Amino acid sequence: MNIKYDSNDIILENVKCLDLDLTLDCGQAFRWVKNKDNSWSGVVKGVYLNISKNGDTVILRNTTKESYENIWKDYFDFEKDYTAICNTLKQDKLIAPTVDEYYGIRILNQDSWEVLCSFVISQQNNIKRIKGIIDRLCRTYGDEICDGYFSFPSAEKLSTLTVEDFEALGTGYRAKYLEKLSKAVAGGAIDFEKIKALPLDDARKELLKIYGVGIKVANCALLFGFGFYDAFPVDVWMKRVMAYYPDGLPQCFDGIGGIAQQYLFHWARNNL
DNA sequence: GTCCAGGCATGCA
DNA sequence: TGCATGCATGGA
Repeated sequence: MNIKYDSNDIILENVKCLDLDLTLDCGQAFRWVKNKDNSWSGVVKGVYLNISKNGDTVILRNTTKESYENIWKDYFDFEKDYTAICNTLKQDKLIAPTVDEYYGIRILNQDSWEVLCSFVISQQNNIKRIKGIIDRLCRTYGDEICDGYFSFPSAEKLSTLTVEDFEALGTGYRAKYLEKLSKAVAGGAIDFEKIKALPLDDARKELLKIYGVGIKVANCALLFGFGFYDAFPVDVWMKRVMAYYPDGLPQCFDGIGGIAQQYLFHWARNNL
């Protein structure tokens, strides 16, 4: 990969194994918006970005070298060798055609707080509705970063809300979970950095202590927001996929099971 | 009207 | 430990 800095834009050449449409709209992140010119716009950690891809060239618009170094390099995992990862996964003949068909799905390294909140909202819910709830949450309680794009509200901000405030966003029975989660995080009862440093099983145990967080939400949070590539969330779609693996997961998934999971999840949603 | 969605807490055996 | 049940909402 080659990086060029051009005033407010950053151009990355020779980027392999990245499909923006699949990665930004495959059910791991809920806030990216596709524009008429096929670029995508979003806000991460309070910073706006417009991103597009042409061939193997990625263009980051309206951003800075500092934002790239501090946020986007890690968020999109530009320095991880996804080509090698996909080749490893394809040692399993069952997933091989799925990796080829949806080649370029990456796991985004999202903000821990946003992911935890988002996946508490996600439970027993569909992706369209999840997006709507999160959009209302951000428009109501986030800060407008630029023209119609809002930050994800902080735990401190949400800790001031009541259960009724969360219900007003359409969160349904999850409102009480969000109310307690916000106060717990704002009060310092949950230390994200400490959890990131733990082994997977211990990190999962920590998240399972949270009211409203079960095994599925914990695994999603660990995979999408805490850097655990081997966390393997199983929802109703993945339960259907697991019927194809009656003897358990293949050895080539070790350490990267979460990435395999995202390809299989996307396949299931389109085919089952 | 019923069924379903990136499930969880609770009660009970 | 495992299983049944209730839970908010909106689209199909």
